[in-house]
Amino acid sequence: METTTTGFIVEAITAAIVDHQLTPGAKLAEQKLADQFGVSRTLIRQALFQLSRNRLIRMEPARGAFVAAPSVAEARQVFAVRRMLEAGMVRAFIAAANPEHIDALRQHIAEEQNAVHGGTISNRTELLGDFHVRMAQLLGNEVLALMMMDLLSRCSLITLMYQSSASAAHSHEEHAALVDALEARNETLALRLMDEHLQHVEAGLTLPPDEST
Amino acid sequence: METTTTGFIVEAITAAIVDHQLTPGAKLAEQKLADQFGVSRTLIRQALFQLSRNRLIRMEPARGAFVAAPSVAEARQVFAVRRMLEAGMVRAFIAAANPEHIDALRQHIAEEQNAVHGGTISNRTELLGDFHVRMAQLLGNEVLALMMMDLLSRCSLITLMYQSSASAAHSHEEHAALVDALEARNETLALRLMDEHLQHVEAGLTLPPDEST
DNA sequence: AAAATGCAAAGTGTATACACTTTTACGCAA
DNA sequence: TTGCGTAAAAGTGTATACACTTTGCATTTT
Repeated sequence: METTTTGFIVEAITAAIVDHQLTPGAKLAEQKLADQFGVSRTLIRQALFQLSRNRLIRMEPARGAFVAAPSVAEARQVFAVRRMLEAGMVRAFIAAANPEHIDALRQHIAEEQNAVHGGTISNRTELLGDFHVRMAQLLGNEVLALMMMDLLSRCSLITLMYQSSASAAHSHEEHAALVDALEARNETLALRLMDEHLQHVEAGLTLPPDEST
Repeated sequence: METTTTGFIVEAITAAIVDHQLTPGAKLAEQKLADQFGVSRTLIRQALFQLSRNRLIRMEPARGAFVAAPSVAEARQVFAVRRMLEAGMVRAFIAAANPEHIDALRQHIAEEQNAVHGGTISNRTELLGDFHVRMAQLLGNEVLALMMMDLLSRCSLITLMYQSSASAAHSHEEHAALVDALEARNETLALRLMDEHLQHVEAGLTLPPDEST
């Protein structure tokens, strides 16, 4: 959907990171990328600087760009932010409540169902994340949706670093239960389900109890 | 605090936008900026691409970069996100509760007090925004703090576009009342105060009821 | 006089050149 | 063999050159 060359490169690298084709800590050599994309280093550098702004990569002066490797502390912080935003989304969703919105979520869940069975792993992961972005979009809040996308990208890095037991099927079922609660406009239940869902995702990681900060 | 040249330029332009030295819609001509900073267009472009990622500026292909001019819809969305995050912060703050944290906030409020009297307008605005960033930092959540900074930058643009009656003194008093509620660990009250605070800030703008999306 | 056309000036998009820094590799000494 | 120092190789940081697009203005046309 991007029309500019730099934008295209940003999206391509982002996708590669989210799909785990590039792993945390990997070096992103400029000339190598330039050859790969068939452009000059200038455009690659523009793209890398943009990505560094998103915290998807880290740039060390005179040493180069590396795929970000979030610390445990950062991982917890990202999840804490997600929890805040998603709790707000649940509330807003119940307040805005609209049968078509519920339908849209149900339709998304159906796609998840298919992916959990037939799809590839990265496709599955992507859809499970998109559930949350979809909620934001249905609320008509594009700012929130974009922010969720950024957070989910970072979560994808975190998952790769600390994942111990991610169960796609489990997440899928929790999404379904959440939508039921949303439809019933049971705010208390929906909030609890969303919180538990995120707790489960976070618990699936092997994050040591706590350390600095 | 930035060591790289590009980072320095990003911060300088960001500051200029937040301080309203650059107004929404203003064109950011590359050569002009390059001359001003005494560098080549290359570095300016790198900075502009980073800023565009933050939504502080908008880049139109072959036409150039412009200071962002958030629509009414976007303004409302930004505030909605802020409300979600700040509600979460209030809850987390009360849960984490610690006398030193309260002290730190009180100290910040004292600085606000001084600025509301003697300080310049931009200094005042900056401090009022920093109150919210400070809360995030006290929670030990740097991810959240950076996100709040981004949101506040955008709010500063919104304020400039739609401001009708911003009362710095009013915001300052609301901050003080909020801290009292936090200290008393009165979550219900604190949540209400924070929500009303944001409502007041948003109400101080002349945002037409609603439109698209 | 108003609208359309074409040309020059200004500005953006990309590549390349070169200075400077980091990394790597090799040889020498302990 | 291990450690150190030095030089070559590789890689990043910045500036500049040039192609192409947009913009503004003057001229022509109706």
